[in-house]
Amino acid sequence: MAYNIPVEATLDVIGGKWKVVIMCHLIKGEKRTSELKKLMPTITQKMLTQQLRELEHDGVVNRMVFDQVPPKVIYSLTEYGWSLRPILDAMCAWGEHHIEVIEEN
Amino acid sequence: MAYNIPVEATLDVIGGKWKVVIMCHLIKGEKRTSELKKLMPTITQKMLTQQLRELEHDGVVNRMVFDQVPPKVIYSLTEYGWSLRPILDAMCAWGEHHIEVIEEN
DNA sequence: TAATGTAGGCACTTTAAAGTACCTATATCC
DNA sequence: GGATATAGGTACTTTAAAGTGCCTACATTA
Repeated sequence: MAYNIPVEATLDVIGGKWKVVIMCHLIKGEKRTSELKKLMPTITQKMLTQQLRELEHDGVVNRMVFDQVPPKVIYSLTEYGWSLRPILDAMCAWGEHHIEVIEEN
Repeated sequence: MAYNIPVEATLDVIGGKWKVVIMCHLIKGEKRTSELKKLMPTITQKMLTQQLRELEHDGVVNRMVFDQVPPKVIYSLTEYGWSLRPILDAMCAWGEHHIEVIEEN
């Protein structure tokens, strides 16, 4: 793909409603699908899977499947994914200075 | 508004297809509407105006209207808008390391 | 034995984002 | 007098994003 301005490449990878949120959670450590689901109560199973697939396809997220029942899948950031860290950190930091957060239970 | 994770507040302000691109241009200096339009050949007039209105509403962009004909309007980042700079810089930098850019003419 | 939990797949519908087309005002230029 | 340039507005349509509902497998638990 070609862009008019380089930052569009960044948006291609982490644009959209969920990707940044997912990656912000993965920055704190690898997570199972169900853990991510709990951390993001309003995402649907379909959206979660779909976004993870795209992140995996773009090489920023790793999918580790354990051959057991019930199924177990662990997601983590790839080394390439870690290169996005300055962006994610800056976004998280900015957000923290501008809102109230829903209480956890 | 309330969020599950602070970074959602950031996405509220700069999320979407165009806002980051617009702000990356404004970081380099204030711009007239027509200048922004030239810098973003694929944005429509409607989208440009609409996104600028939202950015203005969120306090990150300033709209300066000159009372003359033909009309002249200049957009610039507000001080609050400048607080997003670390994010925009990081996003621009990441993009620059991951694509080819369409040649300008 | 029947319910539970996990990580999805798939078809379909809804909603939100984005795009198209056409309209305004008026000073200045040709 | 008619074209041009500027910064929009508005109604409508298209397209993409997101959501809903229902389905699978099977070991473990109650």
